[in-house]
Amino acid sequence: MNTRVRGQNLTYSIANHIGTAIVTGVYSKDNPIPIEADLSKEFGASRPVLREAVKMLTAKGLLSARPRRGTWVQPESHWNLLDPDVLGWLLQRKFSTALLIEFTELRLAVEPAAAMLAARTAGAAEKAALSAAIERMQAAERGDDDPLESDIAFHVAVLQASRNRFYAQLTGFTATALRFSIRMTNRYKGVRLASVAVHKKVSDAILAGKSAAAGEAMRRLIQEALRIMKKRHAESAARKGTPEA
Amino acid sequence: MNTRVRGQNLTYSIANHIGTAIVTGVYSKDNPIPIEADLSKEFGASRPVLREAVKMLTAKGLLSARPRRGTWVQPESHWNLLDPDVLGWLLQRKFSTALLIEFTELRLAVEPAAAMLAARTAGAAEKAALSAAIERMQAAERGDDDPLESDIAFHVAVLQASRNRFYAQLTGFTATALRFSIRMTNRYKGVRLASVAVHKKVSDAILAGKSAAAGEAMRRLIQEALRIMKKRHAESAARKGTPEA
DNA sequence: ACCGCAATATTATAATATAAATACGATTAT
DNA sequence: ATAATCGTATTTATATTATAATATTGCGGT
Repeated sequence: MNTRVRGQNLTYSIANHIGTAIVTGVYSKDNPIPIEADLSKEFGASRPVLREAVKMLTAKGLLSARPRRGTWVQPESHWNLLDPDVLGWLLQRKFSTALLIEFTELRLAVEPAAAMLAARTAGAAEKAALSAAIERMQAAERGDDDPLESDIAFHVAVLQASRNRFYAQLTGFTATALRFSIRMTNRYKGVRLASVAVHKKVSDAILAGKSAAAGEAMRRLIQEALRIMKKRHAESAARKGTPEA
Repeated sequence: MNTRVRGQNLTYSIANHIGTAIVTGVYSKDNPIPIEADLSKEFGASRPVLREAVKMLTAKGLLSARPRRGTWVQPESHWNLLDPDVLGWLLQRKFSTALLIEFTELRLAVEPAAAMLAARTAGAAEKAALSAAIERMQAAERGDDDPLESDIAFHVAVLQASRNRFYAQLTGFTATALRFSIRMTNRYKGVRLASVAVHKKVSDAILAGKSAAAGEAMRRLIQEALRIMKKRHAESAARKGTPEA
């Protein structure tokens, strides 16, 4: 149980285990999360270590505890979904197209706005990062760079260029979304090649300080990705709905 | 030091103290955060308790620790600003108009999009909540309800009606933003009263399923709030810039 | 000057004891 | 019979202490 793959120490390893178990719905009313003492036995760890792991998860809104009542899982609405760890656990083990769609709906709001801000406030360094990302995408188009990573670099550059700390916070989420969306829109290549031009349109507008154009271009870009996801989602739902068709 | 006002127990109380100290910039290169042993002395708490508090803060991206290297504050870019606690600490003790503006810029992206989604997907219960919030605002207009709380109820209702878990996550943030923005736009009772009509426009569009109209109405609403904030911000910046004028 | 090793500081883990909080049940009074 | 109160048991909260692991720093040798 204490493989310690990630985070390198027992506390983090246990927090990851329990965190994953919680978000994947292992615990329920019939199967509540065990008390501190039992958990520490289960993981073969001391109580202090286990308590630290539990405290980390309460800090992320997943757990709560009281004397005599024990430890319990918070309702899902209380989970801090925007915490990178929580989101990672959720997507890693319970990947669902529905979640990815919800996620992309948030990106559809955030990234065009970030592009608009970026067009107004981006400095030299941020513009350089943006240009570099576009060049990487063009290189990827020729097979000289990684399409996914260059794509991520572009979206991150836009968010950073907004010079807004809250948008900048979302870089991790966009990166996560893109990494997972590749599972869905697997053929990346055909779609991606065409979209380099669209990405460049965003970049050009930001570099030229054209706020509205930048926002609109970004909106189209993500809207198109969302459209494909929804189509796929509907198809797979139809397959499940009529298994013998 | 162990007043235990919030969270009721020592661990949370210490996490709050240290968390607040971190985000308000108490610790720096010259004044690094003390090591575990010294911190536990400082707060008069046992080491396990202090370690739990530190682990909660590492879970929120504020701290990191290694054997022999000690404990250190993570760079600001690493802080989980979207964590309600972190944001609360930041605004409570280091309230700045700049931060509120950045925050509202995010709302300007998110809430119109949520309104658009809501117009398409809101169910009966969500629509009822929305109508109730509008009625509360109208009551507040007559002095029969609290203007701030009814305003919050409205924005929360829209986010919830989007039926998107990530938008729903942001209800706490919008509530926080509104509570703090009243400090700034406090004397603008006139503006507030007039805006009930604008809020109702959003609500009507959502209830009628008019997505684009709902989004546009919400965008205008927040854009106006943002405009006022920026004006104030510029004014106070000017005052500071020319103290003897 | 550079490489390696040892000393040392600090967190990580463990074991254990005591205190506080609270849910539940029993008992008593109305 | 029902409600209220009190006691008991369970679980987390806090404290103490010891040992292990880890990584930095400096020293010493080459």
